[in-house]
Amino acid sequence: MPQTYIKELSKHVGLSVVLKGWVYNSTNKGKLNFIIIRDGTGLCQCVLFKPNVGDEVFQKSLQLTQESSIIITGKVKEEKRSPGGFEVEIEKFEIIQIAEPYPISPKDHGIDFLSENRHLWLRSSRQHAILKIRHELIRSMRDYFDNNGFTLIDGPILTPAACEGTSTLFETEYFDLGKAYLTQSSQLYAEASAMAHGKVYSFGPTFRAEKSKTRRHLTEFWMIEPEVAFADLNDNMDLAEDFLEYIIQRTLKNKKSELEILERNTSFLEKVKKPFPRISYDDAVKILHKKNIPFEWGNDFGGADETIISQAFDRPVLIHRYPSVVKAFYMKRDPENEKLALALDVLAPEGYGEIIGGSQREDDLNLLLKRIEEHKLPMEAFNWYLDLRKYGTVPHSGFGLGLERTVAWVCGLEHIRESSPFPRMIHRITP
RNA sequence: UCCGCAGUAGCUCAAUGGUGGAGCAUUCGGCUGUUAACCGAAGGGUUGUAGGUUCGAGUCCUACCUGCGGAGCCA
Repeated sequence: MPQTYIKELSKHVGLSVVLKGWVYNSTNKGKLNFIIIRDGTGLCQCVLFKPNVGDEVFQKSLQLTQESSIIITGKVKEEKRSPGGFEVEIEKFEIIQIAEPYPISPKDHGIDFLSENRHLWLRSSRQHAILKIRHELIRSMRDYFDNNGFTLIDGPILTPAACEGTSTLFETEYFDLGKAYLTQSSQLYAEASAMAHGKVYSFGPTFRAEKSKTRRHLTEFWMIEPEVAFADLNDNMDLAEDFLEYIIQRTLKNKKSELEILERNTSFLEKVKKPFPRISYDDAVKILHKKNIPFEWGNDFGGADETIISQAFDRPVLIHRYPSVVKAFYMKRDPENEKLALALDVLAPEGYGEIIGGSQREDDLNLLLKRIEEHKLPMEAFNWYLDLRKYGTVPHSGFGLGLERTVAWVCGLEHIRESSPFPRMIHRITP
């Protein structure tokens, strides 16, 4: 008989099925033994009644420890007393392995212990739900771009130089060619690709060797970066807005039960619909000043500042036209004010901070040369990038969205570490 | 990197400078409806490491290690 997945049990009521999975928990009560099985698609309570299966089978079932692997044959019935509403009455079962005492019990554990056991922690229903939502977000992001004329063109992970600062790069030897660095962003490559394909996106891991230790930083995280030729700042904002609405609304619709497992209050997520508020950096500074926050014009917003700004709105807020001094060299200046860059950040609601950063890019060769000099960057590293402004330069724009921050926001996580299956942080490289 | 906090049984935590305990997990026994079951019993310890103070240190002091919370920087 073929394996039935727990997710499909409702279609097999009254029938005999084969379940393959792991013991999630078990309780025996004299002549009754309850075994909760998980198979990756859900949980199902299975029950043995001693007089029905006989002494030998019943005794064998009492040996099953948490996370023992097992194949069960039994009949599906509706049962109100069972979590999930269905129950399998076990007729026979085959033990694949009796698991050793499992370190993660159903009681409380500290974060250090759970992180150390991340490879096992993934099995718990909360972590399972988070990674299902992560998957849905990834699928919806790719579908959005794939269905809107974008071509996927990924940048390299090993790169010859920094595109912003060098102190935050992971470094490695590269044969006879000196040092290579793990990418911080595929953006420059996305710009090159956009000049070939018009609308492109890249999606891959990025690395930051920042010694930062906060609830919203990983040293390795995934970023999705669209880049569009002939798009200005407003087009870029339109894209960010439409994109966010799509991925959030689709995830809300398709991952209801997972959000319930996480006990996520989705009221803020439901409001993620166009149009989002669009405010300038100047307006954002005014919001801080109105709340009596001492903030100096020209600085970038800190985590606490972002939270205060985002709390003034009930949906993601787009902040545009930042002081150019706090932004990257490749961002185009505002023609109406030299001190401003045509930059764009999107702050998620509920204090989840910056999930998108982007800009219209500098498309003038001479201005770009000037910026590289001002930032004291090694000119020779950017020769190929400068070519993009020599051979048919056009206005273009793009942004990057941090996947893990988005997952943390959608799932309502207190710390970004739960948003990645195997998070990499300053003080953790294992498992 | 800086500031703060912590490290005791497999896990979560107690223990006034004076005999290191409990709950869960594990093992054994009991129970026909458990939902993190319950009841009874047992096993389980170089108190992060190295020094120091003291008649006596899990507890006080110093250094180090490891982790956690926060800041700066960023997505």
